[in-house]
Amino acid sequence: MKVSREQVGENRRRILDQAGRLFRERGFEGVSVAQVMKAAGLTHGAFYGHFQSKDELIAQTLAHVLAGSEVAAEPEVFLAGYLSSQHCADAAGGCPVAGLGAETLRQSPQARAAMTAGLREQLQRMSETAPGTDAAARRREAIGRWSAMVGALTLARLSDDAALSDEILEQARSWIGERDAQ
Amino acid sequence: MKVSREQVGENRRRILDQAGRLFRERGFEGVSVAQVMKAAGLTHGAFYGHFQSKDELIAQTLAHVLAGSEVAAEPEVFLAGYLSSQHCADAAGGCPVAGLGAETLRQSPQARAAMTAGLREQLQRMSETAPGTDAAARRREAIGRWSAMVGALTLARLSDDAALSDEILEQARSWIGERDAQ
DNA sequence: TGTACATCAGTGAACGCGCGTTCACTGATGTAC
DNA sequence: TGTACATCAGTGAACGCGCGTTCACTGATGTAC
Repeated sequence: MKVSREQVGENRRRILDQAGRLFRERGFEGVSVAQVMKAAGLTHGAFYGHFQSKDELIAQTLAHVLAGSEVAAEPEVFLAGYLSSQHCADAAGGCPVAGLGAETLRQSPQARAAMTAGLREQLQRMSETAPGTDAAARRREAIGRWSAMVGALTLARLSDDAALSDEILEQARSWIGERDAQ
Repeated sequence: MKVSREQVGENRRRILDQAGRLFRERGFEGVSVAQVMKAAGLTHGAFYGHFQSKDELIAQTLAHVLAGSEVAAEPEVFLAGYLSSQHCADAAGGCPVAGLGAETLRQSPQARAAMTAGLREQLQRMSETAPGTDAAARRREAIGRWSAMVGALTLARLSDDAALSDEILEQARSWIGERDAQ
């Protein structure tokens, strides 16, 4: 049956929200269109009224999730939150770069473009608050920090031993933080 | 037809080699059992004479690739090679942690165990050559460096803009290297 | 404001396809004599 | 060393299944009068 115009918009938002969670949790290939639609409270047939293909859903979901990610607050607060055990355990609600970055390589050009745009923005934001005497130094600091944060979260999640995961999060936090102290 | 015992061993090695390249290039889900067997010069039916399932192939391939990865030489040489544009472009022959780390999260416990063992060994090796006054400082340095290296390679590969990729590789290299200079 | 009807978002059965996996068969290997 | 035969790695057709995608249909929405 037909639904109201507002309902259509709300349904679309719910599809993107649920796709964002599911993709981050199980990867693009690990989630079917039908599963996304079920999570959004609809049937799979309605999908093609909203998107042309699963590829389009992937690209739009990435843009949606990246647009919704919060701006980095104070560097130390952002670092501590990013390399926290909560973030490590919550892939579904966490950073899409760490969760889906490696997989996005093999997705459509649109999906990669969305990720690249998100990466540019993140580096831009971090450059503004990073320590450093000039713009070039602050940008280098942003690139180094962001690399170390994404890498440490990936390594901590990859480990099947909680003690090793915690060690990586803790040591990476202090290793990255040491720079400012110097 | 039956083949000689040596041939069986060589076939198995070729399956693991090709699976290692294909998985790193296209991900675990992006490569079928039949494609791996074809790359190894065999037909898909022979697969189950070597492995019980695709899951077992994934776990054994990770162990095979991780065992074959070279020991880190001098830290600066290792860093320069790891964050080189050649390594960035050659995912199929490159670091399995950067290429498959995030995906391994969702694979079998055996696959995760193989990755965790590889991670432990890598941190151990890097700790031995890392700068630092005591063992704890060297281990922290190894964790920080390895996180930054894996993260920077992931970010550089993710970007669809070669200029941004090169900037990330270059700036991350000098950011990580700066620590020793201090 | 109330009625009549065209619109169209959502439903669910159906499609073709490639996947992981199985299995009867083949024929070279390797062993027993 | 040479022959006869059991073994078993590899072949390729076939399986059931879930996937992405399509489409005839439904019925509430929203518009024209």
